[in-house]
Amino acid sequence: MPELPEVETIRRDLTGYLVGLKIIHVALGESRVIRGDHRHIEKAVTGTIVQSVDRVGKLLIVALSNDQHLLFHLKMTGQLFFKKIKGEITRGGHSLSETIDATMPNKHTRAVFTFDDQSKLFFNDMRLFGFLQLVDLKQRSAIVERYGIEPLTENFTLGRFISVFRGRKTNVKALLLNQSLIAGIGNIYADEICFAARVLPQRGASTLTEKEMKALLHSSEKIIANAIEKRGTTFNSYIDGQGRKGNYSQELRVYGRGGEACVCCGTTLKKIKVAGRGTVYCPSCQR
DNA sequence: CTTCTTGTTACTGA
DNA sequence: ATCAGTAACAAGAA
Repeated sequence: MPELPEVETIRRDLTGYLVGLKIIHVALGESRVIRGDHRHIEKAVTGTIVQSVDRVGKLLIVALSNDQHLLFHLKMTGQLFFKKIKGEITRGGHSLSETIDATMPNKHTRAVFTFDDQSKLFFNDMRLFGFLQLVDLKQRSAIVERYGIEPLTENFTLGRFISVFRGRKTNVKALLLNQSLIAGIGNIYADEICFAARVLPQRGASTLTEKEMKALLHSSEKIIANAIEKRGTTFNSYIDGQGRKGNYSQELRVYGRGGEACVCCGTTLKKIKVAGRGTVYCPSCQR
C-alpha cells in the first residue's frame, strides 16, 4: 500500500531516471485504470520530454513538455517499474546489478512508456484501483489544491496542525487519513504515528490536548522522514522504481502486529476497526 | 465457501 | 450547506 514515503521513494528514483528523456512510444491497456481517451493520450504524450517528477500526498505527477502532466495514483497495488536497457549504468548512483530483473510487462501491466534511449517505464496495477490521467497545468493545480497540509514542508506547522483538529467531531485516525486535511498518510503510518505519539487512534479529535497534538505532529514528521530514509514499507505489493522492496517493514511497531506483544511494555496489542480500517494499538501505552 | 485486506469517492443521513 | 459515517470498488490471500 503505497503511502507518502513509498511514493516519495518512487518519485526520487524516477527523477533520476526520467528527467530529460523523450517519450517515443506509449502503449495503454484497455483497463479502466487509464482515464480518458487512450488514443488521445498516446498521441499527445509521444514526442514530449520529461521535465520533472513531482508528488503531492500519494499522487505522483510526471510533468512533460508542452503543458502536459501525467498523474499516477497507485492506490493499493499500483507499481511503477523502470527498466534500463541492458548493460547501461543507471543514473542517480544505483548500479544496474542491484535491480531485480522482473519480467516486464506482466499480466498486470496497464501502460508502457518507451523513451528515446530505449528504456521503459511500466505501470502495473493488479487490482485496478489506481489510475493514470493526462491533464494540463490548470487541471493539475485544481487537483493539487484539494490536498491538505503536506508533511515535511514549511506548511506542516503546529498552528496548521491544531487548526485541523479543532472543532472536528471525528476521531484521530479518520483525521490523519483524510487527504484533504493532511496529505499522504495511509493506514500503516496512521497507526505507527498514533503509537509513537502515545495517542489512541479512536480518540475524538477535539479531545486532544495541545501536548498530544504536538506529539502527533512530531511523530508524523519523524516516522515519515525515517520511512523515506528506509525507502518505504513493503507489506504486500509495494516496490520502488527498480523493483526493490522497502526496508521500513522491519521498523513497524504496531501495524500488522495485532495480538503480539507491545515493543515498549509487552502488553498484547489490540486490533479493532477505526474509520472503517483495521487498526492496531497498545491499550497500555496509548491513551 | 467466507472473510479480510485498503485509498478514495459516491452516497446517505444528520 | 456542511460534516461524518459507510458501502462500494477490485482481486487475491487465508
